[in-house]
Amino acid sequence: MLRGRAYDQVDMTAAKHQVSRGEDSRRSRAARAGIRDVAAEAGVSITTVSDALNGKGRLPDTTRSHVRSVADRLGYRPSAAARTLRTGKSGLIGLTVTTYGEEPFTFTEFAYFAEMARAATSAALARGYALAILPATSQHDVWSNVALDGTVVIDPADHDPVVAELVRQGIPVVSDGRPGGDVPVAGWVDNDHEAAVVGLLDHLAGSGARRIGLLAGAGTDTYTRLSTEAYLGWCARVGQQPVYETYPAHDPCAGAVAADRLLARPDRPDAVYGLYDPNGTDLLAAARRYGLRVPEDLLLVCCSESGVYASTEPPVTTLSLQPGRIGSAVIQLLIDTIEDRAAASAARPAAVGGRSGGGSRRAGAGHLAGHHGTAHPGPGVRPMVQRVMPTELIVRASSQPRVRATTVNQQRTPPAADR
Amino acid sequence: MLRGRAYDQVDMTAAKHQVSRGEDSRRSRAARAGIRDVAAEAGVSITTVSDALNGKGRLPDTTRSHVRSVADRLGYRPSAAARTLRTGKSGLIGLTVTTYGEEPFTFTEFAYFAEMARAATSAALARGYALAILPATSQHDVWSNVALDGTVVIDPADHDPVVAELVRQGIPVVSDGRPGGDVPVAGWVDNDHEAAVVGLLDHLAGSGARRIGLLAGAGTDTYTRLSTEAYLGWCARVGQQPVYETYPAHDPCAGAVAADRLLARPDRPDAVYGLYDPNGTDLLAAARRYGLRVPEDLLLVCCSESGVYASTEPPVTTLSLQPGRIGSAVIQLLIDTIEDRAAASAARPAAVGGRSGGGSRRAGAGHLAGHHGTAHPGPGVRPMVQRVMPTELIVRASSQPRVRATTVNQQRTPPAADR
DNA sequence: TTGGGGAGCCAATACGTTTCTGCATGATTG
DNA sequence: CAATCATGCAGAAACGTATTGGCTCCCCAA
Repeated sequence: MLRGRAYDQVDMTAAKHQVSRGEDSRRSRAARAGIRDVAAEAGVSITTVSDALNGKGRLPDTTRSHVRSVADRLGYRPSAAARTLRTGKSGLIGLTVTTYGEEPFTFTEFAYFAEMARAATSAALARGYALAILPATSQHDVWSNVALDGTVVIDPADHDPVVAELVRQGIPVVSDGRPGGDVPVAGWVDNDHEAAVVGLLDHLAGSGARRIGLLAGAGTDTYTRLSTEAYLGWCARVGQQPVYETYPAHDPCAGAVAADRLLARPDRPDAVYGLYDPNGTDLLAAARRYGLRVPEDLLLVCCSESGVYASTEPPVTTLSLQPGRIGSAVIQLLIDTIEDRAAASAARPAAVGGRSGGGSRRAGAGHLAGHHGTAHPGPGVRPMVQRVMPTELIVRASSQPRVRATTVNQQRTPPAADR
Repeated sequence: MLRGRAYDQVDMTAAKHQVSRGEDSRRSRAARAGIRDVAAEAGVSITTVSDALNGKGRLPDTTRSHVRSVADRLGYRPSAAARTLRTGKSGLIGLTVTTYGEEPFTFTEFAYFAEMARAATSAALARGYALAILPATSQHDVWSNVALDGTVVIDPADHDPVVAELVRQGIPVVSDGRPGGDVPVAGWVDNDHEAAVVGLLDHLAGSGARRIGLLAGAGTDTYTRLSTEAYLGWCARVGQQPVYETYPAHDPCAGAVAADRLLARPDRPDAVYGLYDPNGTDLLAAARRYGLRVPEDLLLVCCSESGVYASTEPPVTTLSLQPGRIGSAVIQLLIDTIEDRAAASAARPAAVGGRSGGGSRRAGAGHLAGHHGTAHPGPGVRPMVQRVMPTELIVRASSQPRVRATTVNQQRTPPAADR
């Protein structure tokens, strides 16, 4: 009955729409169907189509399903640009990768970034967002050409201009790694580097190391700085003279050279921790050149996410920063911030007058969060949220006590998880 | 003089604009500055602002610089969403990664994807586009929520529904890897896998191999299929009985097991080619377990982009697919397609009527293209462009002829480029 | 009979650009 | 001196959607 009447209007309404659009509706030969076309075809108004497809408004199920079927038949897909313009939400999150050298920002020089990006993409997708990869260089050309709901910055430099610009535009920014300087991010996620390094040095000392060396980078990023400081602090505490080499992290060859230098020193260490992913193989190769047996003459640990250290000769103990969990956590944090901020600005008009209305939005309620730094009081100005994630030491043969003699056919060592 | 007069109108124009916007212009307290605000502040129309900032229209330099300075002062950034809606170009390119298992699509299981994505991002950026990572699953939720100018699909499955949907929407799609089935992509880029495998097997045979084995995947992707076929063809040609093991590529442990199986066979090969990145270390470990010396008892080559094989013991010869060049080429191809298509549709209205007017748009004029499969005749329907890229065999100790006896302190072998 | 109210739907507006068209004004030419 | 032209700019119409505030029925109670 209602259906009948409503759909009897079809021709009129459709005709009106067609007229209002002028006679160039014949150019719709190969153009994508818009919401207007669906409305005309279904014999309803644009409003009704929008409501039917988005589950809003007061519509009987018959109308809803009818509109949906027409939309399906026409292959209608809402224009993302128009929706973004109207709603202010793009569903896009920027992922900023730091540019080590110049042009080709090293994004996967080490497996860390790749795994982190993978997990971040997956986590964003699960909440309906997509990820866009962007360079940290100040090419604001690209930055301002894509509508971002928020941004993740990996290891931001002190006083990062890109971050400042984003914040000025009101775009939420969270960082992977503690922000240096006074970078005004909304929050960050990082490992407990101090605890990781101390734990790992204790492990080496427990395996018999008397002088532990460090192979580190000359960079100023937070990871390098915190790890080096933790190493120096540990040395001071146990009364060991620090012995370390540094090299510019972005040059792959420099790592091998530095590893060689470290083992060539007169005060050669009997255990080494390498801060970067390729250091393990570099150190292994250097040890072979000097005739040092691992772990008999040299204990080895390196920070890596790569699986190759499970089957090197010998397998190398690695410290995993768990980039997957970091990437996931940083995305959760960012999306929470985005949605809280949206809810806050939606409730703002009422907030100035009386009660805050039915603000029943889920606001970071029961996440799988471990220990937050701060719980925010409500939608509004959140203090900086900081979240510290644990690391994992994967102990393999290269850092085991020097006991058993090695046979030719040694057992396969399964990757034992520790700590 | 002109300046003086023009800017004397400021107050009038500004007032008019303010009125036209109603009295709610006070809500502009914390809102981002729009083009209207710039126009009002500079005392010109929004048309002039747009023209001045985009380098269009007929404006004296004085006006241009004045508008620019005002825009800078207000911190004006054009809304990407509005611009996209108006122009139809978003500056965003989708990069589809194939989901091996279920949820967590393995994006960097192997260094190939990571390097390819890095190069693609870099190439896109250089031409003013950004990259968005998207899953190949048919979650069209996310797909239709982001405005894409085009999409790169990595190794599309036969009859991929996502690709079909994108093409139906008129979005250009190019693929990395030959598309299976009748996937209607606009073009593709791939290695010459046949030539790569044949060249590599010849190299092994030249180093003295009598029976070459293959460690392959059970997947149906084009890479695996073409490589396996090339191997079988080569075996048939030289009259060798094929000997190979396959395993599901997405399971990392399965690789080690399959490597073990291959060397445990009664018809054990004296040389092995591993199709996937981790196969090198897996085979090395398996060889150690069976007391086989490399390269004396077993020659080894694997397909990998990882640098670790330069410093394994011994260093392993690798086949590089040059993912960086692939990623760059595939992006160039896609952007060429996007911009050609845009130019074509811009010239279309005149084409049906009379002369084409002043259609002096640049239409894929002189690109840096190497050897295309086809040169397109003009803007319009391009045939499928297919581009084949060379591979690189990096010869290291693991596949060298068995001549010299190994000393304890062997020379560092520089990564020699071949072919 | 009549007024209230709810169910079902629609017109109009705003989002912030870009671009087409066109109106003045002064300079240049026949 | 009249006609033309180039210059500098402004008005207004899109682009395709979401949303606000109705408007029209019809039903039921008073």
